[in-house]
Parts: sequence; structure tokens; C-alpha cells
Amino acid sequence: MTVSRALREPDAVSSRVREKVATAVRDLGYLPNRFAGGLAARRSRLVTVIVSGISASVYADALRGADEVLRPLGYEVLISQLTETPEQEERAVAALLGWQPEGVILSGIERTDATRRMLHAAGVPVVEALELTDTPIDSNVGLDHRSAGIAMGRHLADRGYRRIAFYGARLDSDFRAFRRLEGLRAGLAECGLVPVRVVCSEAPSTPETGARFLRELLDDAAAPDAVFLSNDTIAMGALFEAQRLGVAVPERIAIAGFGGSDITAAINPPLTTIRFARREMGRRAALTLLDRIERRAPPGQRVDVGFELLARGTT
Amino acid sequence: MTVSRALREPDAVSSRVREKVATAVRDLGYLPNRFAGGLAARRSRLVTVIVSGISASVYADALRGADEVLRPLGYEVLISQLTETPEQEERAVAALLGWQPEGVILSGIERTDATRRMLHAAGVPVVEALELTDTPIDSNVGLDHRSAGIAMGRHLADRGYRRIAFYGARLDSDFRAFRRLEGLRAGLAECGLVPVRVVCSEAPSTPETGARFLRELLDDAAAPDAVFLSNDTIAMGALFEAQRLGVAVPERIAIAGFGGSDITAAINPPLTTIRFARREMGRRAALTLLDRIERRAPPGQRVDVGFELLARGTT
DNA sequence: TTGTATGCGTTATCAT
DNA sequence: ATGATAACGCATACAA
Repeated sequence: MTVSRALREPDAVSSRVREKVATAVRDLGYLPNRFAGGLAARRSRLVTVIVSGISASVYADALRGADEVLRPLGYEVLISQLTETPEQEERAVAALLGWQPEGVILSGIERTDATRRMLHAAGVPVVEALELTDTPIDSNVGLDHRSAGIAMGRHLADRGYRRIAFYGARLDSDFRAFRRLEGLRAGLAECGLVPVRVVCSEAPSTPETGARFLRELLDDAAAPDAVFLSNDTIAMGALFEAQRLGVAVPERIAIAGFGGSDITAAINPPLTTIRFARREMGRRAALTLLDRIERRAPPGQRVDVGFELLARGTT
Repeated sequence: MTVSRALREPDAVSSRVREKVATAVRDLGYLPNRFAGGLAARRSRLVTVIVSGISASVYADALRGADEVLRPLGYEVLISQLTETPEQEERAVAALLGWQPEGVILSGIERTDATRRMLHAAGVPVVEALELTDTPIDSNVGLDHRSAGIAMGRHLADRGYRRIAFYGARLDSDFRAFRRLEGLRAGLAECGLVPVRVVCSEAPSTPETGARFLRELLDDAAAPDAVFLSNDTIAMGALFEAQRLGVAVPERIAIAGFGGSDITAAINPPLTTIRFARREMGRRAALTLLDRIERRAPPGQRVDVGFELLARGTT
């Protein structure tokens, strides 16, 4: 018991004991067993994060932000990634709740009822990140993708484009892209426009898919003069294909993406896109979760991290 | 005890008990406490991964590969990311060993002696991934970055470039880039060449840094006719800056990167770079670790996942 | 400031 | 096939 104290609250023991323990720890290479500690203390010091169906760079930045906040406070961030569908997520949640997390961060808002029930039953604070919703399980940090779509619709209409198309990849799992599409419709409607073409593909989110989309656009009977693609990867794929085909961007066709990765600013012309603060979103998600874990705040916290439309050369 | 059995080896109990337990589990929303289970069984079913100082896309792909292998076998993959220096990694290893992992995957081969000692003392199987070494802690999966550098040196020399430069970003933490630089020197030496300029910067690995590097190259008294950059991000930054300045690539200056991300194939001209199988590397790391955990293989396993030089338009 | 008794929720082991 | 008992390694609560 004295050793346990010497390790966790060094000030509570005499300096003699403190040193003896420190020496022994070093000599033996002692490392506390977190299974035993967690079982006895009835707290895990664990926050689990489940990342579903979003691109590497988004979650890397967001996780970094969350980790920055939680680790210094003694929390371990257990990441279960790679879930693509709500059903896969459900299994991941079941597995992770066994680790008795003190808080859970989920990406997006799309999940099964069983997942919701499990989380409620576990009574664990939850933050759903990336996207705002009116019906969160508990708390919610992110941006309003519909508003982002509206902003893009207005932008394209303001710039004088009239025959606007939407192309999305991986729309079987990118639910947020649908919200942006809805927003695009709403933004265009303000100007009396409707999208002249909407393509929701399940193709992988790669530059090649973007290139194919561009070729389809050029052949399209609806003759779009601008296109909003569901993310930067396919938008850049489309832009580069246009350049290969000698198609002028934005004169012949304007191209816009979503995500705001660094590289979109570096290319020629730079890509019009929508950026949001990924790392800050991770930080805010962690902070909000901490407020809930430590009961400093009631359920239902809502943090809008906003977004920024970067109007650049491709529109 | 019967419940515990019904859950873990359903075939060992009667169908009557099996059903009763299943119903109760559902009604109660029971989830086994992994702290108690791990403590009692003296096994964690946990593999920890520590990712240090590598770019998001590399580790996302590699982690996906590792996860694919381990999760179906009942292992949880606990990821501690974000360590940049060997000292940070040391702290991460100390923290993670408390979770009694059955195996540990580390990125790279650069670490402190204390880290090595801890891992030895813990007696846990270790796979060092991403880079091959002659002195692994235990087992090793990756590629030989020096060979990759040699390949690039030969390629540039073969294409007729004679005034070759190397520019690296974040070289305070990207130890593998140094190995590639060594390889470049060796590859060029075969042709009687030496790099006309070597710049090892601690600047962030961003397209802007690449752009700055390119401007420096153009002003350089050594007048390089080709440059090997330490990764694709800065290489693309350099290429795009060249295009903005109206500098012909590869005629005026050839540009090569490292990494082999998808986007390098999509740009114009496509970037010469070196690709390796990230996901496969993750899978092989996990498989090798499993062989060690289950004592199917002795320490010292070595898996070379190889690489591929993609000779494209920028050289 | 230090130490003792007890329990955390599960599994290994050995009986029945 | 099922059950009783004793760990697992640590922290809580309380006593000295």
C-alpha cells in the first residue's frame, strides 16, 4: 500500500520511503499493472475513439488534437479505427465498452439503434464529432455540413455559374457528403437554380475516380459549367485530368472540393474548397468529453467549429 | 463460472444453459469487464502500436493492415501515436507496457537504450516496422531505405543528370530520410558522382517548404539539374512552385520524391517517387508479431517488403 | 506517515 | 456439464 501511494501521490509519503521505492522501481523495472489498478480503483483512465469511414488525414489531425488534451491528464486514448459501416461500428462499440472507458468519441452521427442503446446503458459520456446534429446521443462537436454545402452553392452561383453538378465518391459510407449535397441544392435554390447533374457513386475516393468523373462531365448532355466534388482527393483528380485534356479550369468548367488539405493550396490553380479546423475539432471534442466525464457540464453540449470556404483559382 | 464458460466456449455448456445465458446477457446489456478478465487470465489480448514521426497516410494504411490481421483473432490494437522523438517514445512505451500487451509494434528503428531495456525486461515480442536494421530488438519488417536511396541515385544518374541535390524536411525526426541520403550518395558514387548540394532542414514537411526549397535550388551556385526530396509532400510543393515560376520540369530541373502516395500519379507530370506496400507492411508486421506471440517463430524474424521506384515524368 | 483488511469482476483449477 | 474456491495485482477505507 505504501508503494502504491509512493507511486501515485509521492507527496503523501516520507522522502525516505519515496526514494527507496524509486530505487526499487528502477532496479526491478517495475511497471504498474493497469488491469489490476483499473479493477481496484474502478476507473479505467481510458477514452476510446472510433473512427469511421473518413480519410486518413482528417482523423490523424483530429486524433492528434484529442490526444494533446487527454494524455497530459493521464488518459489513454484507445483508438479503434477502420469501421466503415454503422454495423461494423456497432461491433466496435460493444468490444470497446468492455474496456470500461470513461468517455467515448465517435466520428459522425450515423449509427444503429443498438449502438445508441449500448452507449446509453453503459452510462458513459459520448461525444459525436465531425458533424452537428439536432439529435445527439450526448454531446456533439463539429460543423454543419449542410451549411457548408449552402456556402458552396452560393459561391458558385455568385461567380456566375449556372449549370452546376455534384459528383460524390464512396457515398455508401460518406454520409456527410449527402448533407453537403442537400446544402448545395438549398444554396442554389436561393438563386433559382437546381443542380443539372447529381452523381452519387460508390467508387473509391481516389484521383482516378475524380479523373473519370471529369471525363463524364465533359460528355454530359447537361453541359455543366461547374462541379462540386465530395472531397479534395477526387476534386484534384478531376482538375489534373482536365489539365491533361487541355480543358480550361475554371473557364470551361469550374471545380470545387471539400476538406481543405494543405496540398489544395499548393497546386496550380489552387483548388476552391472548404476547410475546417481538424486538430481544433479534436481538441474541442476532448475538452467537451472531459467536461462531461468530470460532470462539469450536463449532456447535450454542442460545439460548432465552423468552416471556411476558400474561394480560389478553380472557380 | 458457468456463465463465463458459456460466453467464452459456448460448446462446453449445455444448450439450455447457453440460451439462458444469452438471454440474460441481452436483457441486462452485460459486457464483460476486460480489466477483471485480463487480470484473472493473465493475458491482455492487446497489441500496442506506437507510431512515431511519420505522415498520416503511411500509418493509416499500415495500421489498417495490422488491424485486419489482429482483430479477427480477438486482439485489440491499442495505438499510441504522435511520438516525434525517441524520448517521447520512451515515455509512451513505459505507459503502454502497463497495459500488459502481448506484443508491441514500433515504427522505425531509432530508440533510446532505456526503451530497449524496458522491452527486454517486459519479455514481450516486438516488431520494429518501416525500416530494416541489422540490430533489431526482436523482429523487423520493412524496407531498406539505403537501398531505396541507391536506386534513386542510379536512376537519376542513368537519366543523365549530373548535378544532383538532396533536400530534406523534418530531418530532426525523419531518420529514415538520412538512410536514403546515404543511399543516394552510394548510388551516385557508382557513377563517379557526388551530390552537389545536401540540405537537411528541420522545417515542417509541407508543400510550402518544398516551394521554398525549389526557389533555393534555382538560386544555387552549384546549379543542380535534379533534386531528390525527402518525401512526396515537399516534392510536390517543389514541382508546383516550379510550374508557377515557369521553370521546366524535368528539363531545367528534375524532381523526385519518396512515398508513392496515389496523388503523385495523378499530377502533371506525374512525380517520380518510390513506393512501398504500406498496408501489406502492416499486415506482415502483425503476422510476424503473431508468430512471435504464439512462439511459432524465434526472435530475429526479418521481412523485407521491398520497394518500387516509379520512374515518371518529373525525371 | 504507514500499515491492515477487504474487495474489484473475472478465470484457472479442481471437485462433484 | 456444472460449481466451489482461490487467485490475479492493485486501491479504498480505515486503523494504528
